[in-house]
Amino acid sequence: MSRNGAATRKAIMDAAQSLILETGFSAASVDSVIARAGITKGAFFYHFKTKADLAEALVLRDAANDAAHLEKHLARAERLSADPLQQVLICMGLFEQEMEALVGPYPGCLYASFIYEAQLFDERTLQIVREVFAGWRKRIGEKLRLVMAAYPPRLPVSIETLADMNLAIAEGAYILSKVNNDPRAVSAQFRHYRNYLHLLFAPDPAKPLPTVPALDSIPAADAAKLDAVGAAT
Amino acid sequence: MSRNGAATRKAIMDAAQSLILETGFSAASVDSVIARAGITKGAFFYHFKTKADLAEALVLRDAANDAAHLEKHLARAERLSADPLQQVLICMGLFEQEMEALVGPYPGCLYASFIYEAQLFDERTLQIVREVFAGWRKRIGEKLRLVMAAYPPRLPVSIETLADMNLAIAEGAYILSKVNNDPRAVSAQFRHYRNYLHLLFAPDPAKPLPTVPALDSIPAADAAKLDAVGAAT
DNA sequence: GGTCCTGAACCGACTGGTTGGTATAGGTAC
DNA sequence: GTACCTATACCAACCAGTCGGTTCAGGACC
Repeated sequence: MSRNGAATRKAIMDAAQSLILETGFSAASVDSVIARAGITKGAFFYHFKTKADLAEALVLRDAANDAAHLEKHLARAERLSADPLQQVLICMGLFEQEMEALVGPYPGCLYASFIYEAQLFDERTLQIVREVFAGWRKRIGEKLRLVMAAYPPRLPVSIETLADMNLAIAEGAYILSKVNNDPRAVSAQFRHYRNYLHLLFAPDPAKPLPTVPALDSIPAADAAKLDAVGAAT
Repeated sequence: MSRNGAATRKAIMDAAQSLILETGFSAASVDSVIARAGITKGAFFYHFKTKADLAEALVLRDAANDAAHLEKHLARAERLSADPLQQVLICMGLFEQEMEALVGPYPGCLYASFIYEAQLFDERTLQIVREVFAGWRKRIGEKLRLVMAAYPPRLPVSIETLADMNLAIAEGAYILSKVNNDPRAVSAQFRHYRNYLHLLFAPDPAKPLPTVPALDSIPAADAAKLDAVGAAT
């Protein structure tokens, strides 16, 4: 362990991420982080200038993971159908499916946790969160615009808020999942979002939603889950 | 103010509530609370045994306010229509309308803020949050059950998760509103929830949603807003 | 109506512990 | 020799909570 900076840095970040989601940023003290990571204070401050610096690194990591996560599902959906509506429904189905695999309550979202302690962070860190949300809205919005061009919606809706709804549902479902200690809450809410899109756009809403093929790989290990699923949105 | 126990207690709670929503529970120190409330430490610990005790009092107050808030809107909706679907749509429309009146970003929800710092609270306090969520689900669920009995849904849905969706949308929208500094985000998301219910149940989804009469009273003062709107859900 | 007393309401200095962060001296792998 | 890390000690600031003391409205008694 001694001669591997990248691994130590990752260990610190993983420990911090889980601690923050459990207890909040304030309560996740540097001492508790280094205890969980199994390193010393010297090592911590060797890798991160301040605690706020660590926060920024965590948000940046999640931002990159989440963007990649979305792109992976979008790409997969595009391979499965050429129709924009089907693509969106399949993509959301992939998220839903992933969340069905949860065994415990959803660990929570760093963005939400930071937003509720916003005063503690640099403007720069909060800006990253804003950009993540804006990026999500833009990417889903693009797809929804294509859907709307092909299928007139049954009710007048704004694309931006409809794209935002994906994030809102996710964040809200994470909270529900934590409150009720219920792993199923997240997938259930994603399903409702999928239903809504279907009812809004599908020419024949009585026809069932597309079935989604099983994911070729669902992260299983704890660390991987934190990176790919736990950090998702 | 000087010799009025109830007023002092309320001042402490109001100061604490706003501070917690701004900075989180940990960062809302007793010192900062008493500074905002304009009282001293002695007064604080005269009214609350511990900081956790204050947290419980805050959650209890919000729980009562929220329940009353929902009942108010439900009663109003029941007066305006005898049809369960119309009632639900009008009730949600009332929430939507209230949120349209926001001038700044939504201040946030104590429940969510506490859930993300859950380790810091008594099991009893968290239990209250759980009960609030369960009560909300039960109350909306009752209504939705009536709706479903009268109007077969276009897609198979679970009443519980559909009722939960109301909370999920709200919590998620609050976060969106804070991240984007956008007062309109909340009403927009409520509108989508209303659209979804309409598309799920309305016999003729092409017919527009019911228009909702203006609220007879929308709280304006800061303190009242915190109690009635800001603390809502 | 004056005197005495009570107890709720409130004050603010103080305590012991924790916080983020620094310092230093040394060790070890490449 | 440089990147990485341990170990220990340390600091000022801040934290929740305590405690002896103060203020004052109102009741009792005469």
